[in-house]
Amino acid sequence: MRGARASGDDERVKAALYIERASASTVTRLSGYYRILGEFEAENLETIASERLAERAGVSSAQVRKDLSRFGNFGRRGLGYNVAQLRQRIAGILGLTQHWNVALIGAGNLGHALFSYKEFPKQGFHIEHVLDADPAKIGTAWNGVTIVHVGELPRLARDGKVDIVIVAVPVHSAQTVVDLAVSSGIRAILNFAPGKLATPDGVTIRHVDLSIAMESLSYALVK
Amino acid sequence: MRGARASGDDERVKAALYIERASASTVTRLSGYYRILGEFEAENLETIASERLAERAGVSSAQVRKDLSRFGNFGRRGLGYNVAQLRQRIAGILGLTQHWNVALIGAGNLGHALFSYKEFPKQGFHIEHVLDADPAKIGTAWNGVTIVHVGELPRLARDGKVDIVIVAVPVHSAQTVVDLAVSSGIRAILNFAPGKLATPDGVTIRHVDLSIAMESLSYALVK
DNA sequence: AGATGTGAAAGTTTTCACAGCC
DNA sequence: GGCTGTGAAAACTTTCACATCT
Repeated sequence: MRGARASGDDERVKAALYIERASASTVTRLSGYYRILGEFEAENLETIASERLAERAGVSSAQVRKDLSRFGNFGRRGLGYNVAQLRQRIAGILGLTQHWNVALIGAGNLGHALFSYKEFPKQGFHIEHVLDADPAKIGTAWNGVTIVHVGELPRLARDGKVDIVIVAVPVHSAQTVVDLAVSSGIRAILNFAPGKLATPDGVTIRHVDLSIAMESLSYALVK
Repeated sequence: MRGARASGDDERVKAALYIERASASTVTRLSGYYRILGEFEAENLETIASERLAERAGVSSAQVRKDLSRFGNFGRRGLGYNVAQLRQRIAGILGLTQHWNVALIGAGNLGHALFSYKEFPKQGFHIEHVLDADPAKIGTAWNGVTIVHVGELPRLARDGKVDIVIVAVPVHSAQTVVDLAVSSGIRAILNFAPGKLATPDGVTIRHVDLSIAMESLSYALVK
């Protein structure tokens, strides 16, 4: 616990100390603020109060202020937050100022939809590799990207060409693919196969489970 | 607060009183248990202890018991839960014993992937209508389902042909489509467009936001 | 003995409310 | 006067631990 002086310099203390990882819900809200700030920027707003940001995001203004103050003192009392500046700060926090190399595994319908998803490149996520196990697909290309065998993943990862892997394969091969990604040194995975998949510590996996989403709707409908 | 006797008949009291809606995380876990119970059923297991179920679901056994006890006393002390029975109970809670009519709005890449998604019909979600605004698409068919104009939604809804709407349109038309769905009387929406969308009370909306999922990965990667 | 169901405790997240700065 | 930043309070969620039942 060394290094933290008793002085009131919170900014310095915050920068010097290890900041605990934000919770998943904080990060989710941050993503929301980021997008909304883009809208405000397009509307040529210079500054914005937490109240207005909160309104659009569908949360309380205290929540907005707490979320932001976790990462620094971005606002100015009496004024609010500078729209462009805050957006840039959040981009930095979320890692959206970088170029991320993404490998998509699974060249089926879902894979194709993800490959064509326009928002990804806008946020710095570039699907530069498409992999599959089906010999019929290997060698064909999507918009200039040639589909290669999933066995190539370790090589691509070793050459530093993959930051994030998207798993869009059928459920029965999902765990195998995830294991391959992990053993290749990948540390971030977006999984579309239903069910929890085992990953060691240090590997972040996010699940997009369409069945669960639908089930929560049917739960809402069934009286 | 009438009707609840001081007797120990908890089952009766539970059935008589209004049970508050479960939280989103409870419902999510329930979906997970449901799938895992299907696996256990395939393995021909008769009964299962919360401990084993918890292990596969990646939660604590106390969590499993708390989640389940919320809806009734499904287990037998000393024995565990009957696999088939519990699965059936959860199906009832989540509304998976019914046939749900789903209308898909947006016949693009993503729409097509969702239309082809094999898990949906298995859970009782049947995409029986596909709608779009593009005149070039209207009249063409996907696997026997003819694409109709989005303006048909109120009529389909009025005829009781739509329980759930999936919104897979570009972000700029998402709010319009959601408004149309709401005014048509739809009460459950699965939205794939980025950003929060306004819905009145009584309408449940779930968001699948791919950008947010990716951003939470990049947050994990960026030191 | 074995495993559920559940109050009580612990932990986490959100809201409140206001001191402090612009 | 306006609005942030933040401790304290409230609400919610998860875990503990054990009485209770088979």
